[in-house]
Amino acid sequence: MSSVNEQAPATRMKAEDRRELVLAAATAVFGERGYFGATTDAVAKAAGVSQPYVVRMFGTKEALFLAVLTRALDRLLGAFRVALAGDGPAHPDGSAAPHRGLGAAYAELLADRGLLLSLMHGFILGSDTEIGACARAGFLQVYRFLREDAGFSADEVHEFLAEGMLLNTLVGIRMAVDYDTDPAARELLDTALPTKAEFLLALEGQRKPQA
Amino acid sequence: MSSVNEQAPATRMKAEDRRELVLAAATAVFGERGYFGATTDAVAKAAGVSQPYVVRMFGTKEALFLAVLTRALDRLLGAFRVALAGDGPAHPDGSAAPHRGLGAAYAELLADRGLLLSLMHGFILGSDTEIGACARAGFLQVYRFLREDAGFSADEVHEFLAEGMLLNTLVGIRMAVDYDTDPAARELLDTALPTKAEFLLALEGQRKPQA
DNA sequence: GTCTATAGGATGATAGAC
DNA sequence: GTCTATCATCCTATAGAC
Repeated sequence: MSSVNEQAPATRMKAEDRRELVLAAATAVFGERGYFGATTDAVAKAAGVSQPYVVRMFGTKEALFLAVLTRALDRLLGAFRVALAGDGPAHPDGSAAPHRGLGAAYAELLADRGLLLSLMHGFILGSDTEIGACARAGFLQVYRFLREDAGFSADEVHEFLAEGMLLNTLVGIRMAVDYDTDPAARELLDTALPTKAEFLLALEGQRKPQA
Repeated sequence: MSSVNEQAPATRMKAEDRRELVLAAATAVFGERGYFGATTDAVAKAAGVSQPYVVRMFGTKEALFLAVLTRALDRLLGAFRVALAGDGPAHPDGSAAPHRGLGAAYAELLADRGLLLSLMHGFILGSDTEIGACARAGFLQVYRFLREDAGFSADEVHEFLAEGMLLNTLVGIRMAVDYDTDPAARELLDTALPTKAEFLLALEGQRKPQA
């Protein structure tokens, strides 16, 4: 393989590939600091390109954030659809229908921490005209998917979403840094974890260095 | 009553009163735009004082935000304690113990929209050293209160918190603006509302002008 | 206790070369 | 397709008067 990496003076690349690369970087940055806290420069550095180029590609910072939200939503629904199709050798004991599968799919998304957190940041910026509209539309899209395609009842969707928002919050607050030092944090996380494996994976690196 | 109001050249006032006034204003502003999105100038305007004075009172913007978070936590726990004491003529039919009371208390806090939303913004900024530490400590304080003082089981706390995070999210995303135009939004809100009265109160003014 | 003026430091966006 | 240079704006924080 050629020794080309991201920090070199920018290897030429097809627009679409570079776009995806920047979107991934932006997802991470927006996930950590939110829309206002993230800078286009931080995104650029994370993607290994120049700041003006990031702006050039998406027009404005806001457009970039909207693109991140849209991409995150697509992935979320995509993962749900795959889980729903579920032809794989899941739980052949015919346990609680789609719940398990979708919950697990959601937990897997936690691996890309920025994805769910960018969404979360978008969700609580409802008072912003553009971002708010995008966030509401996305949230409702998920709601409809669960209700119609996954066949949840209104109460089931409600419970599923509540669970999801708590999970997002726990990841965002980095509750895992207190896992080893605070019994309450440990109990909370142990209770909240859907599939321990995936969740711990997502939290890896958040724990405090030592006890 | 004297015709003194907030936009006059700043009537002299005891420090503590002005501090509370600024904290209330800051809570509203941080609730809408989050830590990074809010400016000390916006807080100052909302409080009817000058921007440098806001900074002077709290030292830094970050210190102001931490003060807002601490105050919000205090109010939250205060409301919970009152609800728990619950000597009032609540549900004398001895229905589901503290759950109802605490849920209602939480719903009432929604009236001060900025309060819960400022907390929410703090919660998802866990990667910020100072804010994250404050947020985690606060969240765990609530957890312990529910677990120890309110006597919830680990599962009950978990469910209660999940419900709360969903509520916060729905307020933050302003789902109510779609209440009259989107069936999904309506169903979601109808299902999620704890005590319809309080919640609708909190959402008042969020709905779209017309259908 | 509170303000005006302003320094100093980002940051988003544009212009234009390669 | 991608960068360097740079402008204009905004924003936190300080200095100092009243």
